[in-house]
Parts: sequence; structure tokens; C-alpha cells
Amino acid sequence: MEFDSHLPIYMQIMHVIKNRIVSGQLRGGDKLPSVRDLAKEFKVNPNTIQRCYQELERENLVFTQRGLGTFVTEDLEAIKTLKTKMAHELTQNFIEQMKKLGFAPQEIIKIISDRINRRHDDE
Amino acid sequence: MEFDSHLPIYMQIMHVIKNRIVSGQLRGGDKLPSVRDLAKEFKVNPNTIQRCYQELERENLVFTQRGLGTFVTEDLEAIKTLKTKMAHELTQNFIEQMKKLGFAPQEIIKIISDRINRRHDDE
Amino acid sequence: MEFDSHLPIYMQIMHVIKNRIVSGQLRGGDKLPSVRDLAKEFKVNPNTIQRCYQELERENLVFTQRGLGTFVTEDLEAIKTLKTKMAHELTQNFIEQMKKLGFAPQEIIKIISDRINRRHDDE
Amino acid sequence: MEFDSHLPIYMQIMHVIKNRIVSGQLRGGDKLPSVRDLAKEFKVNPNTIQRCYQELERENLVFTQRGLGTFVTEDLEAIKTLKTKMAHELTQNFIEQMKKLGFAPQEIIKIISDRINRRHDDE
DNA sequence: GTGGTCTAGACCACA
DNA sequence: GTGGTCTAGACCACA
Repeated sequence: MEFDSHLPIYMQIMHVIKNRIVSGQLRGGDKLPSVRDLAKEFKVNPNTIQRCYQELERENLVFTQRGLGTFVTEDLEAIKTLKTKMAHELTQNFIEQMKKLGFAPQEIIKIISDRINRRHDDE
Repeated sequence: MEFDSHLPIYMQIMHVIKNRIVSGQLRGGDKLPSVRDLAKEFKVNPNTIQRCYQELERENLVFTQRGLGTFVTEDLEAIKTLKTKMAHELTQNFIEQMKKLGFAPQEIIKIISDRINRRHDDE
Repeated sequence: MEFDSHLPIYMQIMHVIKNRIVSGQLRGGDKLPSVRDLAKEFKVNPNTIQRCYQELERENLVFTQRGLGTFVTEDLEAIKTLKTKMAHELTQNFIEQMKKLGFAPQEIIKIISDRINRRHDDE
Repeated sequence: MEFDSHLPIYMQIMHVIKNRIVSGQLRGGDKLPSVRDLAKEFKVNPNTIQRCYQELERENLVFTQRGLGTFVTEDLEAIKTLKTKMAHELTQNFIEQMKKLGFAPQEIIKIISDRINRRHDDE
């Protein structure tokens, strides 16, 4: 068993930014908020954001230009790949959890379909 | 933003036990491990398990008999209700996340179906 | 504050026997159960019952005859006095508690009357 | 027989606090003492008070605000209901005890009335 | 400062 | 052996 699964904050923020990129809120070439601004928005230490941007750059999802700021990669293929990968992880995880609850694969599809095809999306 | 969503350990363990009940690993009337044994298994303090069992009892998923132990409820209807509720939460959460990635409802169904209908379940 | 108000068991048993005497279950001159029998009935050590009978004798509510056993006093006046005293204590205590809850004296009378005059005694 | 009916300390303290709420010493919205302060006042471990406040919250008699403290519910109806319930329990219990002493219902009313209508409240 | 969780360890009643 | 309570004391997030 693994308790205390507590992801480091910089990784949590990376995830948020990846979400924004993948969903198109941030597009290829867009400027990311400055380290200081994002630190304020998330109420964390600027170092945390700094680390976050560094790691995103290492994954080639953003690039920095000295004196100008940090920008979303213009490699749209990379973004698409990321989107696929993130979707895959979510899906994998979801299916695994549902199986743990004792649902068979076909049941899972049915539950999802039913949930999505309801006329009014509650919430 | 919400970082550090660290669920208390006793709740995480409640979740594990609910999974076992809902999936049928633990059936109505079955004895749960003793507080001390489960504490060893999960490497936590017995008080933490105690708290966990108490909360599960409060939710009418288990009942205790002084001097004998803690047992899974025999109210099968309650177990079924729990299973439905847990499935609903997982599904809700999954859909929400996928939407954040920018997927449309019908795409989500397709992704799940494709994933499930692949001939060989990888891993 | 006083927690752990835990009366000694011999006193609790004295109380039970006084109840039996005062209510007429045990009458003046009746033989009390033997120390051994009562110890069994209450699942306590015979010494505890011994102590209990001793104290009751000191209060002149019972008397012992060597070789014969322990008997309820034949002083009916003493029994009546005991009954009055016990009733007084209960009543005093009850009123005090009700006042702590914020009820005025006249309200207390009303509540008791209403409760007693209900057609069917529930329970 | 039931000896040693020793209520857990946290329940005894719950009872004290309920008394304070019901009698109006603590009113809707009032802040309760902090866990640590009450622990000192009652000379018990803070965990015991913690448990107490938690149970009171579960009964919707208090609510907590993270970082601020614990407060009496503002649902005055709930307080009134509690008062009625506590009075009922006391009364029920009192009548039962008096019956055990051998008093008839009408006698009980008379004893209470006499006790209350005495000109000077002794003690 | 405030409540919430957790550990380590003791002692209890019940069976 | 089983759960239930309690102490002593630590550390945490939130304000």
C-alpha cells in the first residue's frame, strides 16, 4: 500500500498547464504568464513555478527566450501526442478503478454511454 | 487552485475496504481483519484503523460485535447502493477530466470503447 | 468537573437491594439470597456481596443471624424512611437537572404531568 | 445486571456542552472554547475534546471553521429539539426509577409538585 | 491560534 | 483476542 501519495506542487502545476495547452486555452506560440504572475495566481513560491517551467521545457512543451518569457511550443504534433498520452492515462486509470469495483468491460462502456447521453448534463 | 489534496490515511483505507466490499472480495457478513492486523498490513497505527472502522460503521457498511470483531454489513442493498455511488463518482470525475483535456462527449465514448475492445488487454 | 464517577460495585448492589426492599419485592423479615447465590446472580466476587450486606446491616436495613442468613429489617418505619429518602434524592436530582436544561419549576411539573397522563404508557 | 456504566469522558463532556447550549449559556453562533482551552479546563487530553467536538458537529449542534474555531449551530430549531429530547430522557428515567421504588404515577406528580411548591428552595 | 490527523503506547470490557 | 477509550505529543493546513 502507498499512502501519502502527495504529488509535489510543481508537478501538480505542470499538470494544470498541460491541461491548458492540450485543451487549447494556451495555443502553440502563446506566451505563458510570467513566473511571478503565475506564482501569485497559485499562491506559491516563484521558485516552484520556475521549476515547473524548467521541467516543461525539458519535455519540449514550452521554450524560453531570454528576456522575453516562456512560450508554448509550436510543435503541434508534440501537443497532439501529449493530449493522446494524457487521455490514455486517464482512461487506463478509470478502467482500472472500475474493474476494482467489480465491473466488466462491457458494463463500463454502458455506464459511460448512459452517463453521457443523458439529455441534461447535471452540474 | 487546490493543491495538496492529500486525503487522510484513514479515508484512503476506508476507500480500499469499500473497494473490497463492493468488488466482492469481502462479502456480507465476512469478518474484517482485526484492527491490529490491518494496522500491521498497512503499516499504520492501530488508532488509524480504529477510526476507519468507526467511520465505516457509521456509514452502515460494517458492524462490530464487542469482543468478536468487525463484520461486513449483511444489508446487500446497501452494498449495491455503494457500488453504484462509487461508480458514479469515478465516471463523473473521468468525464470531467477528459472534458478539461478538450474532448467532446462522443469522443470520450469512442476512446473508452476502443480501449476496451482491443483484442488483448495490454498489461 | 468530575468524570469517572464510577460508584464502587458494592454500592451499586446496595442500591439494587434497597430498591427491592423499598418497592416491596423484599418485605420486612424476608430472607435475602445467600452471599454465594447473589454473587452468582450478579457475577461478582462473593466478597463484594459480603461487603454489601455488611453496609446494609450498618444502615439497619438488614440483620444477620449466624448460621441462618441475612434478613430484611422488621422495622417498617425504617423502610418507609428509606423510601422517602430515596424518592427525595431522585426528585432533587431530577429537578436540578431539569433546571440545568433551563426549565422553570412550573414547567417541570407540567412536563411530568403530561408525560404521566398520556393514555398509553409507551415502553 | 449492568454495573460500571461509566460513560466515556468525551460523551460526558458532550453532555456538559449540550447542557450549556440548551440552557442558553451558549447561544446560536457563539464560539466554543478552543480544543486546547477546554482540554485544560477539564484536565483531559486535547484529543478527547477533539473527539467531543467532532461528535457534536456530526449531530449538527456545532460547526467548525478551519483556522477560526468551533461554533454553536445557528439552527435554533435544532437546539429546541435537543432540549425537548434531553428533557424527555430525564423525565422518562426519573419516572422509571420512581416506579422501581414502588410509587404510583399520581404519587410521582404529587411528590414533584410538593417539592417544587415549597416556599423556600432548600439548598 | 485553530481544528485535524497521526503515532506510540496504555488500559479497559467483553468473549 | 477483539474493539473502545485515553494520554502525550507531534506535525499539518488554514487564517
